[in-house]
Amino acid sequence: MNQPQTTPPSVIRIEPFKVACSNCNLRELCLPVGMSNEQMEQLDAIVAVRRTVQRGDPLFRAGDAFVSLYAVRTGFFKTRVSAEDGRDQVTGFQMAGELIGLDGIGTERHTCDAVALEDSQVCVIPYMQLEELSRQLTDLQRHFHRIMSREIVREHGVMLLLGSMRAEERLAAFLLNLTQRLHTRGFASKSVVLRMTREEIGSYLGLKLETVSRAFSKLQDDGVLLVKQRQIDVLDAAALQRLVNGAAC
Amino acid sequence: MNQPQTTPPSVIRIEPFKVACSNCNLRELCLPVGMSNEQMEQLDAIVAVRRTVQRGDPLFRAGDAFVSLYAVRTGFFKTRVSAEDGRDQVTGFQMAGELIGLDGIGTERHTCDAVALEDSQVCVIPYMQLEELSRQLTDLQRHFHRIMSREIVREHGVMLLLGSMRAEERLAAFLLNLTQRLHTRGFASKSVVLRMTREEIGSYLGLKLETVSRAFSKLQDDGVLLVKQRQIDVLDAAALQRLVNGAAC
DNA sequence: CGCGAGCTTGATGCCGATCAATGCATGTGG
DNA sequence: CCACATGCATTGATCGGCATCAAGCTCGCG
Repeated sequence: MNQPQTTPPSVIRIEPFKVACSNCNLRELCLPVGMSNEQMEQLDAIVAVRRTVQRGDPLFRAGDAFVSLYAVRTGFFKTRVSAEDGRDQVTGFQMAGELIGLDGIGTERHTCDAVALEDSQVCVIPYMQLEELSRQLTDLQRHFHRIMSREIVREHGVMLLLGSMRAEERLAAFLLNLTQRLHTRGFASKSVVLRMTREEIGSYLGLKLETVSRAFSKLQDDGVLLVKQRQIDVLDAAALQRLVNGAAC
Repeated sequence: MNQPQTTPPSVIRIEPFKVACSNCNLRELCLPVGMSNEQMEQLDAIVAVRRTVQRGDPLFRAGDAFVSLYAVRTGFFKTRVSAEDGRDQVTGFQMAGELIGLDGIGTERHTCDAVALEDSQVCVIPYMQLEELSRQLTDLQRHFHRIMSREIVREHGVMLLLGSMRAEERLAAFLLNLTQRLHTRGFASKSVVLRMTREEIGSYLGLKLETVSRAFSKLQDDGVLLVKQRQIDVLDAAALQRLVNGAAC
């Protein structure tokens, strides 16, 4: 049906093909934010390759050598950390324009898995070259640091959520975050088709899938959402916001 | 009694006084890791000021303009994010050699509070100058990126903890992390004097203070710890490790 | 000495986990 | 095209871990 944020893999399959940030419609969301045309051309020179990842396939796994960062061009990913005993935790969902792989810089190995939730395409950014270029381009350096810092801040928010919110509040926060990010990308924020299962949402929110399902049902009963499987319509965004803030307490 | 990781404020009170990374006994833990003497002197030139922070006082607050990063020289801090409704969450505890303030880079404002848990001293690192210097010193740039990346990875670990561990396991993970970091700094890792209250530990671990207290008591009953208020002796580190991994399940 | 902050311990209740059954959509092979 | 399998979602019943409420304890300090 209508799946606004999907771009099907299409016929193009030539794997390493020519890429240009300067031409990319995501340049205002992605790494090149605030760069001049000339600067962007220098970035084009290092971001030379795209890679397609089939739904369900990993972009990388924990333990893989870290070589590149990845910018999501189309599609949708989750990142996931695992404990030895098999417990795992979804640490984030990434959509177009977002960077994946920052976890690898610290140890030169990835520490989490990144898995495509739908057929996706990423731009490959060789890290060594990015480092070098960012020594020359102040704006790039600045923006790269901001991206890392914002990731840290985002995770603070998740910690707050996991540490002190109740199930319904967590789901509300999750939905608001998702719709805001879609809105930024020019999609209607009232209607979302989720790319992830209840179980994946649960893993991200520290809940079991049944609890996620019940929270969806509750929000539907309260007239806040309209839930039809993965198709979610937000009827009362203000109510979601109130839940997140905790006016209910 | 013995409080290994404390350095009392002492008589020195001259606020902005001369500092030298190249002379600092923390240089192998802190920002200058892996830098040559010459490079360190350049770093000395920008890290010109130390600041003392009294126990209970904030180093900065959420909303403050972001100007500098801070390296803990002596003492102990917590960082904390707050929601509008007053809920808050401790996002980390920082000890000697660790960097505070990375959250501010993204928006040029701090997004969390940093509070001293004991009388402390920090080295002030003006961010603009650090950025500039790291354009010249590859090693500094590299190390700075690693620090940010590791912070992201650390937070992934906390998310795993908050999302999927039970109270006792969380406490075990917390204690192991703490003792490891103390060990790195040359302190006996079997005996710790906690710098934070049960409530602060609870906030970090997503638990109430009573639950933290009960978990301590349980671990004592099981012969894993010896708990005397804030004085903790680890009798069976392997048991703690087993808890974290989940061999009990 | 007495106060107060922080810690411990007990009793009770609730939220979310767990277990289990059913429903729904998609896809595949007969 | 239908029968069936499969993966995912919903819903109900019960259980358990942690929160909450409450009382007493410890220790440092004015």
